[in-house]
Parts: sequence; C-alpha cells; structure tokens
Amino acid sequence: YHFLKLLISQHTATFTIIRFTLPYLSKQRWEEGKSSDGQKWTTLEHNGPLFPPEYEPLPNNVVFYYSGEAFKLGLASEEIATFYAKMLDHEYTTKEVFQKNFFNDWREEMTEDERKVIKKLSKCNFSELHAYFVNKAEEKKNMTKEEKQALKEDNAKLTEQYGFCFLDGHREKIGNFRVEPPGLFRGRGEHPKMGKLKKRIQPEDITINCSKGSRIPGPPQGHKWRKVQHDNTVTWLASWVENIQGHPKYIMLNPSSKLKGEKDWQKYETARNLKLRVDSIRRQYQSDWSSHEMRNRQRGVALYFIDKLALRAGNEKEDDTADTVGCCSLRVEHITLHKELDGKEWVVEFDFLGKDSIRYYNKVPVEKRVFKNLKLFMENKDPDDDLFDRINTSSDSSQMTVLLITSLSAEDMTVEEKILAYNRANRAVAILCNHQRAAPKTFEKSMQLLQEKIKKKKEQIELAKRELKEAKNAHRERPSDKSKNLVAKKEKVLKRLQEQLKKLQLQMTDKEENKVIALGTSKLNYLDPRITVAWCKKHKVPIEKIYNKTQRDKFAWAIDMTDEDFEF
DNA sequence: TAGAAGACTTGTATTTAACAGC
DNA sequence: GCTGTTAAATACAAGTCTTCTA
Repeated sequence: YHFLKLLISQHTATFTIIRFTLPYLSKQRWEEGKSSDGQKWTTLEHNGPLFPPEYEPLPNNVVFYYSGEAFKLGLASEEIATFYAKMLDHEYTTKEVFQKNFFNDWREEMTEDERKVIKKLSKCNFSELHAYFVNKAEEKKNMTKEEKQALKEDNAKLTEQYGFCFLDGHREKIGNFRVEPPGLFRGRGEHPKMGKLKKRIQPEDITINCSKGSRIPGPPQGHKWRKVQHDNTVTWLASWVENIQGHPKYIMLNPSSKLKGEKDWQKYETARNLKLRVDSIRRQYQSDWSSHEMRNRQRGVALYFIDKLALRAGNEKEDDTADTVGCCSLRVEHITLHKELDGKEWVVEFDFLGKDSIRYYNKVPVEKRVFKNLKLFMENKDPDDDLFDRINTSSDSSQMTVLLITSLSAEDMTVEEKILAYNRANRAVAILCNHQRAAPKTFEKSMQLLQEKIKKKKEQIELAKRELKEAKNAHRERPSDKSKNLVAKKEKVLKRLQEQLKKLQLQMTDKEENKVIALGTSKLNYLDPRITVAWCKKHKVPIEKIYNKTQRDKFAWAIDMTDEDFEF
C-alpha cells in the first residue's frame, strides 16, 4: 500500500507521501472499529455477470489465404484468426514472442485438417479479415445519430440490469460487471506470454457469490454455473480463473460504493496513524545501518530507499512474467555506485524496470553509511544476484515509509493559479512515485496550437490597448457621459483579454510540465481526498475543478465528512 | 511454516464521450 | 452540423498483501 498526504495550507500546496507495507501496521491495534471476524456484508444480491456476445462468423466474401490459396477456417479457428487480424497494425504483432505464442495456441485449437495445412504463420494472409474489421469500425463511426442513440439506449438497459447489486440493502454500482471477452493476451513489456489465446469464459467457469436466501442469478439458457457460494468474508460477486497465468479474476464493486469507500477511508486513517511513528521508524532503520547482523543492515537500507524514493516493496514474482523488480527484488546489476558524480558525493545510480515495465532511472546522493553498506552487499556477487539477499517483503516487521514535502506558494492567487499550484504539488508526487506516461502523440501539435492562441491573444491585447488610449484621448478632448462610458468599456475589454491570456499561459505551463507525467494514479490512490476537499473549501475552489464526476463519486465519503479545517 | 492460492489495490492503455472550433 | 482534440470511462494487467494448506 502506498499512502500520501496532501497538505495545502494558506496559499501553499504541500504534499507528504507515505508509502508502507500493511503487515507492519495491521499488527498494531489501530483498527478503527473494524469488525474482527472479517465479515464484509450481511446480504448480497445481484444478477450475475454479463457475457460478451457470441462469435459472429465472417461473411463468405471475406477470405483467409494460406500460401496464397483461399482457405475456409472452421468457426473456432476462424474466431482466433480474427483476434490476430484485428491487431495487425499494432506493434505487438511484429514481436517474435507474440507471433510464436499466438501461432502455437491457434494451432492447438485447430481441427486436424486445418493443422495439416496451416504450418507457418508467415504463410498466413489475414489482410482481408483486417480490412473487414477496419471497414466495420468505419461504418460504426458513420452511423446515423438515431442508430447511435439506439445503441446507447441498449447499452444503458444492460447497465441498468447487470451494473448494480444490492449489498446490505443498498443499491450499489458494480465496477466490472462484464465477463472479459476472449482475445490475445497483451502483457506489458517483454512478457513471455504475450500473444497467447485468452479463452472464452463459459458460465460453467464462473463461481457466483451472494447471500443465502437471496435470488440467485440465472445462468444463460442451457448453461449452469460452476458453483454458487455464500461467503460474506469476501467482497466479490463472481469469479473465474483466467487461462494465461491461472489467476482468479473477480467481479467487484465500483469505487463509489460504500464498501470500497470505507476501505479507502481506513487506508488514509492508517496513513495518518503512521505519521505519528515515522520519526521512530526512521531512527530505527538508521541505527540498523550499523547493525552487526547483515539481515538488519539490508533491511535498514531497503527501508531507507523506500522511504526516500517511494520504491515499491518488490515481492518475489513468478517465472513466465516480465522481468521487473521493486526494492527488495533489486539485483546488483540495477545499481551503480559512484563515490563522486556531478559534484556530489556517494551517489547511487538506479536503472531498472518497475511495475508495468516502466523504467526507473535516478541518480541519488545517499548517506555515506548507506553507500558503504551497498558496497558490502555487492561484494562477491554476480550482476544477476539479489542486492538484498537476506530479506524479502514478508520478513518480520518490514516497516516501510516515505515522506516527501514539496512546497509551492504564492500570494493572492486566482482560481486558475491555485489549480496550477495544486497540480504542481500533485505532479511532485507523481514524479517521486515514477508515474510516467508516454508523451501524447498529439502533444507537439496541441502545444503549437496553444502557442498560436497566446500569440493571437497578445495581438488582441495590443489592439485593445490602442483603442483604450484613443478612447481616453477622445474623452480628455471632449468629455461626455458617452466618452466616459466608452473608456470604461474599453478598460473592461482589455482587462478581460489580459485575464484570458494569463489563463492560457497557465494552461500551457501545466501542459508542458505534464508532458510525460501521469497525475491520475496519485490523485486516485495516494492523496487523502479529505485534504483536497478541505483545501477547496478553504480557498473557494469549486471541487469540480479538481475532481471530475467519477472522482467525486469515489471520494463521496471525503466530500461528505470534511470541513475546511480538516488536518491530516 | 514456507510456498501456493486467493483477494484486493494500483497503473497504464484503450475505448468512448464530450467538447471546441470551424 | 461536422470534425478533430481532449477528457472521462472502461478494461484488464500487474502489483501488494493475506490466507490457506501440505
């Protein structure tokens, strides 16, 4: 769990981040009146998941070719072929691993006769299939307004029927009420299983969870559920096992639900409690740097990294997944020690792939004792050995914290400036947590557009200034009510233009600074929303300017309970 | 008690809806 | 009203941490 806090005092935006592991905390007696028997609900009723539509066979004029010859595929293998055909202009399909995995899985689903003929992916020609789907997408785009409206209404009906459940008597929104459709697995980074066939889920694969005595959802015609259970120690409504990694998947509630909201609240309360102990935890791990036990030294340094850099814990991973690491799973090859670098002493250079194969690159000056310890941990090891070989994320008291404070301030700000300040604080957190995104494809273009707008606005301002001057002169020469009004009017116009310019410039700054940073994750999962709500109230910033509809729903608990003098 | 299985949160990519500018 | 951009919503993979089981 990662936690952070956003403190925004008088005209000042300040974030404090706290990232730590829960076992350490849950052993403390901080539970906020949470039921100890693990009951998550008393009654639960729902309509089961919504299945994706059955496969629609291709029309006869859309032909698959093998070795240049038309080849009619059976329904099952045709469907799988369409998965690949749809992805043809995606980078994935150029990757060897993807192709290999796809082709292996595809062949497994083929009939004997198909398998006899289709032996090489390179001889397969999906282009007609691809074109067919491109065309279909185009047609969908060109549908009339009425058709689109009808489609929308159909969708709304389904959401109405399947998108809600009753939990303890309250009607709650479900997060993902659709069963995932079949397709090709798209792992992130260099995932060894990319391209494998994600099979169609049948009702017979699905476990339903609801309360005893509730109306049990009916399986689709001619089918039955794998199992119906009544376990109120878990929060999911339905589950199945996906065939790629063999992991369970769940249908759960939307973040706007009471159940999720209370859990979220509890999370931030835990963070709040941690704040009281951060100092002592820091003293502890610093003293561990000189421990005579190697295990303690490693733990002390690992904790320091997590505290200082907001690294993830770094659990052990299964094989057959992309090679990514977190703090505890760092290997010797992921860091380089520099006694001196860029005029700084005791610098550690990090370079590794973290969650979702996002690169973490950072050069960090550290305390001398940390540096010496790292050198010790690396002695007589190969590059692919674990840096922290004596600890793992479940070793005792894995206490991990992070605290960062960035301060941004200004006096007498407009709402726009306040929002920029907020976003900057938000951004400082995202940068620390390495929440990166690829620069949007249209970034340069839209930047240029903004640039032009600003130029235009400046020209307008020049013009307005001249006109104002003229009006003033005219008024001086021949004062009248009319001329006086004109001056006032021109002043007003100029002022408004100047405000608009400022707004545009702020917008541009924000955009530029946000180029490769994703704010969403930290806003949604790390910032205590109560701090944001209090800040909005205090500074008269409408909450809608900070949180969109979804976010307001998710943080309804915070919006309801927080007044302007809330302190984290 | 360690390793596997299970449950739940976090995070990026993709899809869809809303909006601005013509 | 149309079209291209941007923001919101959704999808689902990939983490973390808990609980079960041999």
